[in-house]
Amino acid sequence: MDINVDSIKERLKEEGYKLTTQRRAILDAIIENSGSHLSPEEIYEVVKLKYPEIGLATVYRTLQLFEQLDIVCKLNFDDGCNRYELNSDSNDHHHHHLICLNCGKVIEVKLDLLENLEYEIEREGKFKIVDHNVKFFGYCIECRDK
Amino acid sequence: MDINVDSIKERLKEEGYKLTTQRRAILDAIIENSGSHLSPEEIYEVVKLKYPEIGLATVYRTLQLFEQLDIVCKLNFDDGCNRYELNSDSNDHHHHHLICLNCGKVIEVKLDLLENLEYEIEREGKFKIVDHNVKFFGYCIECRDK
DNA sequence: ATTGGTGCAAATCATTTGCACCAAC
DNA sequence: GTTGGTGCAAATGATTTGCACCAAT
Repeated sequence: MDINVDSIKERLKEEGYKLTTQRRAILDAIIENSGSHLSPEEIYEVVKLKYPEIGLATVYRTLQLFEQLDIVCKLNFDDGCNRYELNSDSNDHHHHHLICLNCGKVIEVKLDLLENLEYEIEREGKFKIVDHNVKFFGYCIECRDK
Repeated sequence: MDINVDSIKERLKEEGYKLTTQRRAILDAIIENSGSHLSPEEIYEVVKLKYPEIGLATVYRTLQLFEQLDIVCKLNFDDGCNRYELNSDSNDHHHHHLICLNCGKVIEVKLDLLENLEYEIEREGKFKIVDHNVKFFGYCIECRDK
């Protein structure tokens, strides 16, 4: 994966924030688990392995900060907690998620065929779209075959 | 609006549930506020006007039941609580939402141009889609003009 | 020294649950 | 009289906050 930690460090500095040991550890945990959509609690558990003194509140505060700086992106799979994933600078418009109604597995899709839809909506002139969020619900092969 | 309370009553009966005074009051509150995306707390406040003895837990339990019976549909606008809207039987695939990043207003769109997208995904044979959920973020005219 | 950042414990807020009681078939 | 449904209060669980302390400029 092509994650530029330096650019993230710069983004923090630009806004007057520091890349502390804790923040770095949290960032690492998220990077090491790309594609896993970790919850704050899960990130906390991962970080504690290398950095046992960290507090859960710090994880929450850091995630809030990272989201605000567009370093991560908050997801909601309706499972009782927020989840986060790295915002790879490469693809401005993020991918979407297929959520299995049976096992809860989340699969990523990279298709970005929403331009038509956005165009249709903007054409009416009542709304300026800057982002979108799409979730598909259904059944993955494993669950469908039962 | 063409809401068939009788059909909802039947749907409850079919599954062995009763349309109690409380459930009826909650249903009425939702119907009277179609398009408002009420939260449980807000529904509670509305219902209390006519039915002051009702408990908030009943509202939560009823909404859970209504969702399970497809009478309402749970929405998440990331504002700290779930919100609910009536599931009009007419349109099977629900409409989508435009969420203003400035004032938080939610506008509904009825476009349903996602068939292409779903087709693309299903064509790969790895996922059977049964539903989707689309949110657009941007700015409404009022906010854009500032 | 001042400022931002942290850890901890307590607070908050949405939602759920246990339980005694009520209502309908 | 049995069963589902309700109200209330207490429990839960995710997230936030107050505060004293720590670290870096």
